[in-house]
Amino acid sequence: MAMRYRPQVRKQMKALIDCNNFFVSCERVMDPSLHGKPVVVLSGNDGCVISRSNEAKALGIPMGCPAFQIGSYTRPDSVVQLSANHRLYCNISDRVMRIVGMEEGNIEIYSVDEAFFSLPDDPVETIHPRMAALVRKIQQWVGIPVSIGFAPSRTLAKIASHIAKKDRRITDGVYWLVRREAIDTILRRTPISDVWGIGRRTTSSLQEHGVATAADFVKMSPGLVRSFYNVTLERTHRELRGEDCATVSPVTDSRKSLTHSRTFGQVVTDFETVHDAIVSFAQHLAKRMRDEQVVATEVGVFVRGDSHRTDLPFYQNACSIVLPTPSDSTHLVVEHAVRALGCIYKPGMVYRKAGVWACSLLPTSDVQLNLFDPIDYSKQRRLMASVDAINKHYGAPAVQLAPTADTRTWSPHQAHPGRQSKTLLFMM
DNA sequence: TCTGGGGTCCTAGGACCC
DNA sequence: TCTGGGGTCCTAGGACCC
Repeated sequence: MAMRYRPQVRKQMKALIDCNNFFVSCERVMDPSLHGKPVVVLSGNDGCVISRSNEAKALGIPMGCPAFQIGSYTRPDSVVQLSANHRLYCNISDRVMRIVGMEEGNIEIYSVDEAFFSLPDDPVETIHPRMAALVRKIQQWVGIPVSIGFAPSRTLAKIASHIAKKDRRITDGVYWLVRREAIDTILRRTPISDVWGIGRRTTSSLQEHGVATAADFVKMSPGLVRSFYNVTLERTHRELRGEDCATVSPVTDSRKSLTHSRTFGQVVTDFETVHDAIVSFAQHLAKRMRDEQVVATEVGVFVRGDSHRTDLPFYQNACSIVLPTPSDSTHLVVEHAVRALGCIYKPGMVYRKAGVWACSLLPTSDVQLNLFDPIDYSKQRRLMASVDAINKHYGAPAVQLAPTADTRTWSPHQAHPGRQSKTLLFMM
């Protein structure tokens, strides 16, 4: 099984820029008194930990930890707990990405806090100071600490950026993996589970075959990886050998589906409440479609009970409906979502989560109107444009469809709002 | 008592066709 | 009488990511 390999050190390298502890860092931009304290950001309904400061990590609080279990790691009141504010995080992410784009040209935005970009064929001795300057610029201009890793492939760049983040005092926030000896050394120290694209299941399977580190994995023959596993893992294998072949679908590409879903603040039993939540979700979804300039061919709804409550009956179901014409109109999306809900709502069941999704998305510019359809779509478009303009000017939801009388029954809990800053939002 | 939300890609297997 | 095999499309589910 052991084979010699030669990483192909390509001329063009891939870099990954990664914001450190991103959500917590955003909250610290708003409230500098949070610096130096253990801080965690909680998911919707304040359910579990989705971002941790270094101080919180040092206390042993794991990622994904349910909020009510924080007390098993430390005194809960010694940790600052904040409800997530995704609008703020998106705003700050935009600013960071704009700076990276300005400095490095074409970037692939991979997630809210990460982006890849290509580096020219320059000696690392010149690239490194340039990257260090970028790290400093983002810290000074936006207040967000970032790390940059660069290497012959994205998967190796990812490993490099982790090192840059972990040993920040030594690395200046920048770490590169270019020379073969350095790559070998680091792969020997990298547990297989830490490799991008290798999750829990694949890790345990590989471990059963004696693969403990990234270096062990790299020694496997490509044919074996392909035949025992799949093409995705084979690609990761090649990436670790220094071949640039990962496919990243940047969020800026036209997406394939959109979902808006929420876990309710409490279990819900009556149709009206689930209906109002679905109407609200569908309105959000239609607005997002217009923002991203896509239209849906199909709209679906799902509902599910509370799998943690063994004392209640569990029910889940989903239904989707093809639209008469691909659309982004709030009216049409809501109408079909409500119809789909009618097909799956079952009286006597309890509901804890629901959502609306749009799929088979098309760019708005590609839509061919159905001439035999009774709906006047150009009128719909003008109406939606006016609604969006009013909501933007006066703040959503200034104009919305009638229901959603009382959202308190189903709205997620947000007990720990962080500090808000209108000033920052205006600056953007 | 309290356990998120939003995505992508790949594969196996069934239906269908010639 | 002989009752195949290969291709495509679709879908559900698995695995992974942040």
